[in-house]
Amino acid sequence: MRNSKNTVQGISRQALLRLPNYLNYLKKLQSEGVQTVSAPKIAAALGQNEVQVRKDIAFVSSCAGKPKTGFDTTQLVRDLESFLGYDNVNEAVLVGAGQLGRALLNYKGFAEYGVHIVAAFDTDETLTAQTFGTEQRIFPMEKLEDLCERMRIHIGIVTVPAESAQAVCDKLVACGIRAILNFAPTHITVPQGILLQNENIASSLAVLSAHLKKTMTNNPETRSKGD
Amino acid sequence: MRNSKNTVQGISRQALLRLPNYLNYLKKLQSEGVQTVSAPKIAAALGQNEVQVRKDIAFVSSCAGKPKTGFDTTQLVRDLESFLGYDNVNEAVLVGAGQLGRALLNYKGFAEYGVHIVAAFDTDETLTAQTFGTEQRIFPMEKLEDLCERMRIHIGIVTVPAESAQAVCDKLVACGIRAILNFAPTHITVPQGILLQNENIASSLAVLSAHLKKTMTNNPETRSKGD
DNA sequence: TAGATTGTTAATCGATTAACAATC
DNA sequence: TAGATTGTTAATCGATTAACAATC
Repeated sequence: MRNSKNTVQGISRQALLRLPNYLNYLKKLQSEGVQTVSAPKIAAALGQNEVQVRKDIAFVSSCAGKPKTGFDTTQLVRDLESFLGYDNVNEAVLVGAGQLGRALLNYKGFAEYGVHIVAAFDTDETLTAQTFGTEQRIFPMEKLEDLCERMRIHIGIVTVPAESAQAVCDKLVACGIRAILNFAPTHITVPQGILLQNENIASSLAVLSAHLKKTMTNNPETRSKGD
Repeated sequence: MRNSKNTVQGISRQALLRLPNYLNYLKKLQSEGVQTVSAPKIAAALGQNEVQVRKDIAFVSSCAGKPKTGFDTTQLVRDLESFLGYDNVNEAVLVGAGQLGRALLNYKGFAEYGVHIVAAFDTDETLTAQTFGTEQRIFPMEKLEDLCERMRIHIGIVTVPAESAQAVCDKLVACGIRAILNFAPTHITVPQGILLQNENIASSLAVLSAHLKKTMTNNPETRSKGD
């Protein structure tokens, strides 16, 4: 099977990123009792091209759509969840129990995506004593390897400062972690076969800043309206 | 000037997302006292194609590189910051002072990218009374419009639950916001000309999950090692 | 049937990569 | 000079979009 770094299971990375949006919208329809849905309808709702939606669906759907009616909403939700792996729980560990780390620990959304954070780790001994009202305990770093191996955890969430991010990732890989969600604003190198997903706020801000700069330059009057 | 939704200032969105990585690496070199840097060196450090790096640099750089030596590190850092707009501060408001919102309020990293959150807003009256040790105050939603207009804020950061995200974004747009950083895991529609940047954890997890699922299926022995 | 929708094949578009002459 | 690096033009690659026959 051919598999460049831009494809997973033969589907393009971009398409993969669109799937949660479909799932999200379909779940909403489902909760409203809508039985069937068509590609053009999804496309219109999410502001996308209808052929693109159809192709994406064709990739994950287990049964064909009916001309004129479309697809069965419930079935499509099931297929999407199955394809995305949200139907069987993936356990994860989180390293770095600072402000952001603790916010993620309390973030209920992970469960919805089939991810359950079983434990958090931090070098700060004062944190490991407390619980912060989260169900998970915060352990000292020394326990990381033992816990990952015993529980066979494969997902690591990194919320440490940039300086220690690479070291933490190396450690996680050594502990058997296969996929890393990195929130540290720095470039990380991982061995082949380990998936690194950067959740970097800097990149997002880059897009925003460049866009704002452009619109400001094009419409200078917006800078000087008012006193 | 031609400008599809995939380009900003003529640079591709993908290229734009790479720029903060360059900046990050170059700043590290700068702090180590490295005077010049070449495209191949950057490419090797960040695991990218050297021609791609050169093209990206050509877009933002104010002066040409010297064959055999490369580029002046300091100058390149300056050019990148200038292009990304990190050199002049953009003020932002944050709506939704829940766990994640408060984490972002305390997140020092924003300043580095030229973004300063001036105030937070929430419907929860119990939150607006407290301060949470952050420098910013949390205001009731009613004050949003007045503050945005008076201070001419153009960036909005949305950290509300999915259900209220669309309403909040509409409100922000009405208040004169031009760019929205959306952390709510839902699809949002904005008028043309308003930039929406989704920071959706669901998408990241989709990539992770699909990847894990694939590797699990391909190497089933990894599921059953041990007892 | 007529019309909406599906699924597929071909055309377009854009981004990445390769090849190469120019330069220090 | 020789070799590394630059910047640009052409080739490749992949994703999106358009066109269209098939189907209910």
